[in-house]
Amino acid sequence: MFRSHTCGELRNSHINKEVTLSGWVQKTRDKGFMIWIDLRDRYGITQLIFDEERSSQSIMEQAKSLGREFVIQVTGTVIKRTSKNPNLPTGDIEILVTELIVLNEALTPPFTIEDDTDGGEELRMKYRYLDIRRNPVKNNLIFRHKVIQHVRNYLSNEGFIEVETPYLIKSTPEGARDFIVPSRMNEGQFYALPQSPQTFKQLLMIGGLDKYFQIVKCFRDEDLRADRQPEFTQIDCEMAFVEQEDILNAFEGLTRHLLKEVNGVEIDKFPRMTYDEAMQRYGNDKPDIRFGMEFGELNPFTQHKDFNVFNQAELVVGIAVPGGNSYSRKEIDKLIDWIKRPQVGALGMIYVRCKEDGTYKSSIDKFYDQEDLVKWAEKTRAKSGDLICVLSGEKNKVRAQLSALRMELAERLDLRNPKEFAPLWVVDFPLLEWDEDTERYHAMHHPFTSPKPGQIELLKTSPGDVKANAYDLVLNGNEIGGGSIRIHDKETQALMFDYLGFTKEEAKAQFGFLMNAFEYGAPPHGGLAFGLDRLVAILGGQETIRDFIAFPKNNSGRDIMIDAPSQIDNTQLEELSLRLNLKS
RNA sequence: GGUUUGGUAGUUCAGUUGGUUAGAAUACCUGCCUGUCACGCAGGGGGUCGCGGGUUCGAGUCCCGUCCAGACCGCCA
Repeated sequence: MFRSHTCGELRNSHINKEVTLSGWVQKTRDKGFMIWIDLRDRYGITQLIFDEERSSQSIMEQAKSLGREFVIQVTGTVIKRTSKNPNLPTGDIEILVTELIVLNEALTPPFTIEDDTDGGEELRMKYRYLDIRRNPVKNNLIFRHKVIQHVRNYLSNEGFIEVETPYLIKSTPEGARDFIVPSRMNEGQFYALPQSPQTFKQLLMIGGLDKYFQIVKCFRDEDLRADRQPEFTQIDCEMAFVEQEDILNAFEGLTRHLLKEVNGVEIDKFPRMTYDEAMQRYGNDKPDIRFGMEFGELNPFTQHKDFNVFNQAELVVGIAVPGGNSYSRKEIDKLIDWIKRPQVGALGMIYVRCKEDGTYKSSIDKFYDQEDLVKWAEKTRAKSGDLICVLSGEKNKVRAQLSALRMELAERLDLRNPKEFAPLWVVDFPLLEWDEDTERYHAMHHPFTSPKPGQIELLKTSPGDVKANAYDLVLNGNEIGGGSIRIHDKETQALMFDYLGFTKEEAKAQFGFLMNAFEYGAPPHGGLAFGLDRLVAILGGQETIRDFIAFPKNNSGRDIMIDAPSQIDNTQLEELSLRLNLKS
């Protein structure tokens, strides 16, 4: 027997009991006459004691020889501590050790196994198994488990069936780049790993399963970010015989359940906002509504005043920065530099100081008098003491720029409280999006998304204005879920493929199986998928999803612990009938 | 593909205008220490300054190239 108890459970009530514990040596405190060792396992820390008077010479020597992270097994008596540690659940007791077995020695770890480690990100990734011993990472994984368990229970209770869909599927040119898997048995042919189980879940609806979910890995071969991994997990859901309203209610229910059970936060009804409104008020299709700083459109109050920059602009829009009047000229200049960086790309910024005495001072007083500035302040809801930041230019660009500024300032002003949760449905997304590169429209969500009723005709005249039965669930400025009511008849689907620039042959080759299925009684259906990694991170009050993934990949898509991806040998290539044609 | 920041001891970092033997903290090792728990005290070992080239009497420092890592833009139906 390796242990009678864990390192987290012994209390006063166990005093005088003989126990056996196993775990890792967290730390040794050697005072010569007395040695204390913190023994750690998943459940906590228990202090072991060895001393000159009560322990044998040999076990003292043994204890002195232990290094950090040695795996040991000890047997001894639970005794009351002379000086207790109120910071430790087991702080009232300690183990007077009579027998010590080294189960395994350990090298000194390359970084300290402590909550507040000295190790950097890359090092911790390389030795992820050591990082997982640390409470913050361990607790995140346990937290993730808890969220998943609630999701499974909730959806199962609501009648959803979890079905596994294949990972080896067909590559399609739409959407993200596929990860490709060569087929040995089918020379020259390739599988693709799914970007999502989209078509399969639709086929499950045609199969009559009615309510489906799956906690499933998805794969996208695109460049990464702090909150993006090449393989990630979705809570993938689909329902038949539903309208948009049914879907929103069903998954608002799930999200509300998670917020309540996991975070103890009760939210009554999630607000809703159309895509157009979100863009107008926040310049962003996933606005963080935990704080204000809403956009004020200023065209009527800025144009025809001899200020050419504004006169020529499609949109003049501002936000009020709370307390921003306290910024020095230098600080504002730095802000302007920030917004002019290529990543944001604004050409400049006009600002108005809202002074405490109720007057205004702008950077372009030459063109605008107090009366004008009062209107600006009204529109941006600026109070005295605020700073109004105004950008102008092409509508879409300016909105993106001002939105970036809004988020940056909120971060600096500490307005994004991770303990506060502000969910939001964004609905009525455009069906299509203009792609500059290919000079054609492509589906904003995906090509199976249905247009709003009665808008199919609009596809011919102004395709960009057609709205879709598509929705996103936004939490604290992050898209945590998105979905749509799907097309379920062959004609509409064929029409969509046609508008998206597919030839009939291409549509048939790529999605013929779905079109065929539509002919055998496809029910109306729709669904939604949550990004689980991101959802868990946000519920956990953190930004980086990597800390909630057991074995994440780095920025270049590498697993630096196992060193993947890697080359394969020629035998493997030959078996697959592949030859490398390296660019460098 | 682009912008940008960084790479110096096991680790996290400092290193001035280019100038003596490249430092700190922590970790590690040794000794001391009668209740530690971020133990304390004394001592010690530890460096290809990412790599290659250049400028210079002299380069961790300046220049060019390259590799690696992070953040962001593009991309992510």
